[in-house]
Amino acid sequence: MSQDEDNHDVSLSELQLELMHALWSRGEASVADIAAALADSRNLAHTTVATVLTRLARRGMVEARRDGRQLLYRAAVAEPEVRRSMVGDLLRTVFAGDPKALLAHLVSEREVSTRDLERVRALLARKPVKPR
Amino acid sequence: MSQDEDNHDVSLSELQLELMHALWSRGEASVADIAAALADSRNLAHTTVATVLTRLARRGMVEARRDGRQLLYRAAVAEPEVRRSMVGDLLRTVFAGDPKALLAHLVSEREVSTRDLERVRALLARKPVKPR
DNA sequence: GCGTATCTTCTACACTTGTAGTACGACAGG
DNA sequence: CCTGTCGTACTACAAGTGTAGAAGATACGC
Repeated sequence: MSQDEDNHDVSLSELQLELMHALWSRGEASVADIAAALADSRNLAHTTVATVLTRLARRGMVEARRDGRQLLYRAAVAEPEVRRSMVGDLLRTVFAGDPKALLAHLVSEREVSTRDLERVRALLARKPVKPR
Repeated sequence: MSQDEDNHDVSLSELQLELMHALWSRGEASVADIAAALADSRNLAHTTVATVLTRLARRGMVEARRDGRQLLYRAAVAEPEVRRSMVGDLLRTVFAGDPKALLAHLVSEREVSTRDLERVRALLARKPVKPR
């Protein structure tokens, strides 16, 4: 099987990401579940959640399974893949594709400290990157 | 003067960023200049460029100055600010606001190597972050 | 069995974005 | 002067997104 089938162009809006997060952490969830999960951050009509999920399904980002009257949704793309894609976009469009520039940005904006760098470096030195 | 006036929510699309890049590197440019600059990457009608610039002006991202029949545009937001804002968005929406998670992502996706980490760390150690 | 609460599906609408055509004013060459 | 040319402003339109109401199907309590 090709390890790169229908994916690509996995760029999601903020709202969409919130729904995906709910799905990623739950595995499978109904519209009501998701609506409840987002209830404190956003106060969306539950049809709104349904609409967004339907659209995500159309784009192949989630899959639905019927369970009686309800639909149970689950993510059809994995979180790391979305991360990859979205970081990739940012890298390409904002940092001219240079990951080191992003790294430098993080440090110079004090998002991460040199101690963090050291920590991660040390970690990676002893536990090498998981083979993709 | 407040160092944080009308900015914020400085999130741009890919096309918009391309225009901004052209402006950032040129300082001031006419529609024709920009269209020419993007000619090889994209083949946009020059009215398209004009439209996008007009919209960017409406959003306060660029400013126009009349020069005879032409308009000369220049960026009204600085590149680092856009970087900050957009990295911030990604951080918040994709990495739950944890910069170290993004750092870890960069490393584990082999975007940056431990040697890059070391290099940046060394660099930052001797040349401290420019005071914001 | 009936009404009520649930769910999904459809439809709607305002906005943004990518893309470009049309209209119209000004200017330069002959 | 007259006519293209160049440049802006306005209009248009298809997608995608955030948001939600209306309509229709169904299950549940009693």
